[in-house]
Amino acid sequence: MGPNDTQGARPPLRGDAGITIRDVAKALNISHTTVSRALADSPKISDETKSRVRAVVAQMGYLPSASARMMRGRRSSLVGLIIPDIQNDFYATVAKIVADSLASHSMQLLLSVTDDNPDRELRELRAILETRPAGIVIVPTALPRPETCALLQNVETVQLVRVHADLAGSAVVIDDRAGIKAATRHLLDSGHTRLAFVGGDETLSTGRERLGGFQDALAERGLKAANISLGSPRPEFARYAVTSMMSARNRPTGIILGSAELTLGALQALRALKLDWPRDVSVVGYHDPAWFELAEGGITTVRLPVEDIATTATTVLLSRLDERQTSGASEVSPGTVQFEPSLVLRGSTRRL
Amino acid sequence: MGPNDTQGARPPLRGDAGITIRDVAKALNISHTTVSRALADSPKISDETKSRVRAVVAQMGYLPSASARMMRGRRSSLVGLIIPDIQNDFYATVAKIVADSLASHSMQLLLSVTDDNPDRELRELRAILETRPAGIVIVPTALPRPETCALLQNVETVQLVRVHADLAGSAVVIDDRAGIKAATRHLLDSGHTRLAFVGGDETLSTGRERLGGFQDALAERGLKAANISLGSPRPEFARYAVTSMMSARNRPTGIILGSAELTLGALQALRALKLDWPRDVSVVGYHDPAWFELAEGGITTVRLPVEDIATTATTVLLSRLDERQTSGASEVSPGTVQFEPSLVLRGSTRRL
DNA sequence: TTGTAGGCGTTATCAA
DNA sequence: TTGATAACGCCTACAA
Repeated sequence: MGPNDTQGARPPLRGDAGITIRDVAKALNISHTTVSRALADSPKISDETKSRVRAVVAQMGYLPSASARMMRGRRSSLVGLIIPDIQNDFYATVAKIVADSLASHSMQLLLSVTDDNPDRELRELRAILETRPAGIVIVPTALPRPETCALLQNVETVQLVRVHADLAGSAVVIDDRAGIKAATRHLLDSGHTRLAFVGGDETLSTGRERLGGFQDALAERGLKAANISLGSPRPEFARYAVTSMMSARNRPTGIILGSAELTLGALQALRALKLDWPRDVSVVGYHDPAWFELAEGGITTVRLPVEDIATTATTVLLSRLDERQTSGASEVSPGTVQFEPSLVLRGSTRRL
Repeated sequence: MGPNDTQGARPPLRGDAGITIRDVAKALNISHTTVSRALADSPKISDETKSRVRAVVAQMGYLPSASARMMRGRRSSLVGLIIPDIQNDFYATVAKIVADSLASHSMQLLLSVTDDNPDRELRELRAILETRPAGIVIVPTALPRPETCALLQNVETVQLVRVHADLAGSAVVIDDRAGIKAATRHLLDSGHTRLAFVGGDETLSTGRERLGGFQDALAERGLKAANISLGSPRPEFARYAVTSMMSARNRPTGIILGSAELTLGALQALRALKLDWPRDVSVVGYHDPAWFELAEGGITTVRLPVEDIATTATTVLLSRLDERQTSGASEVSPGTVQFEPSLVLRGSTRRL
């Protein structure tokens, strides 16, 4: 008799998804140990027992409890993915690839969206860590809370796209500086001299690097920027920035955008101002969602190796987990992997 | 000296994220029970003890183990979201809203992508169920495996967008028939008589309903379809279908698409054929991603109440969970909630 | 107000 | 080849 043999009390939430290894054992009149071993395909169990166990398991719809398994100290099959925004095509692609890679390793994706809010980032991270995940892939906010950094020290972490100095762990990034530099050079080579840049905040590593690429390219020709607008990496900000710079006199002849979301906002602003690209202004986007090809003659853009970085991030994470498992502590230096973007020429830029 | 001061034996995978309630208790020279109660804010614990516990907890970075908590019979904070494709703007929006709603209830999103593959759907579902989630939100594949249906009977489930008869549980859907009917009528009212429809397979509930709407509208005017192409709901299929129907003689003057991905593919095909919309053919899309506004004069489309269905899905799920918790078994009839789409007129359709 | 003693479902160790 | 038993971290009925 268990603790639930009191009369009035209702059964404690059972009747749910509560088939255990012991239920299977009872049905077969064997010990639960044997069932466990049979399911683990232990060589110590006869083939006949194994197949009888498997039959009953299938018939009863038994599924092992991940929680109980974890309690015994086995590694979790969960990997946390923390990103700013899942509607952003770039991160959606990342999520897809990470999910695919994990699935092929029988692991699962715990998704958290931060909206670039450091407090939410911390809350989501705490919640994820309560599940004791195998690892974490994170696109950190601009200024993570100190506790966020502290918590991440105790779990295998890979930083994606953005890198924050206070965070340990490997990083997989894009050569943003080179990307924007190529975009800027392209417009300079086409005869433009009044160029504007709309990018993310300088508190973001990506914001700094992309701005740096723009400035590097201008410096090569001894030119000054016509306009630089930095802010939140959302369409709203680019709408505002582009609207105001295009309404001023001596407006730029070319605009370089620092993200896909900013590109969307910039095009929306031009559309609202009844300005056409490349007639009224040349535009170079960042990242290459499928629709760039369709927007009025196609958007010239910096194509990012999204597949590469996402695949690499999971590969790095999983291999570090393996190392950690075999060689005790992970002594391998975290290190950073960087991928090169490439410029795709379409109809949104023209020679002056 | 921690628990890892044994000499020869290596610590059993500890050194990881292994701070337990007992470690906190030891640091304070009190029993782990007191710590547990302090964290649960039990009235039986003195305020002084509580604050001392909280201080040490914060300082040591203790986080409760979700597994251990689950083992004690408490409900999981995980909700599984099973969708065909996270790169699809429609499902990305769904994921964002579900993630937000869950976060505000201190719950987490376990994301699975099926790629519309029933076997993968089953594998992912099994993996999710091993975590004993609180519930599941699913956009089922066209033909789920019988085991998938069987497994879903033991967990609170909400079907989203697509409805499959063999699946129990509530459903939150869009009035697809009305949506496509409105799109078709719009073209008919503009003088079109040769209309084509490109949609998803009829094995999908959405495929059947959307096709039905097209046929209903034509039947009202006593017209026949110029072309109907049904297939996989991917851009590739629409590229193929539109390319072939526009290359035939007596081609349609208007095309109605049965999904956003199909719309993308259709536009790509027209672009490749050097055909312009609405000059060479009128186009009505489905769903309204931000870029529809920017694609060559804007795409006339059927706007779907994505926010509504996603919010409702989580609301329904969470409220059913509450009912289940209070009133023993959930006896409330599952039921279906349906939302109405609306037509957005832009530049991709013209009067004939 | 605090402490002791189980037990949740698994797996690993030891014994038969 | 199989079985009994203990332990993982947490929560709670019961005892102090």
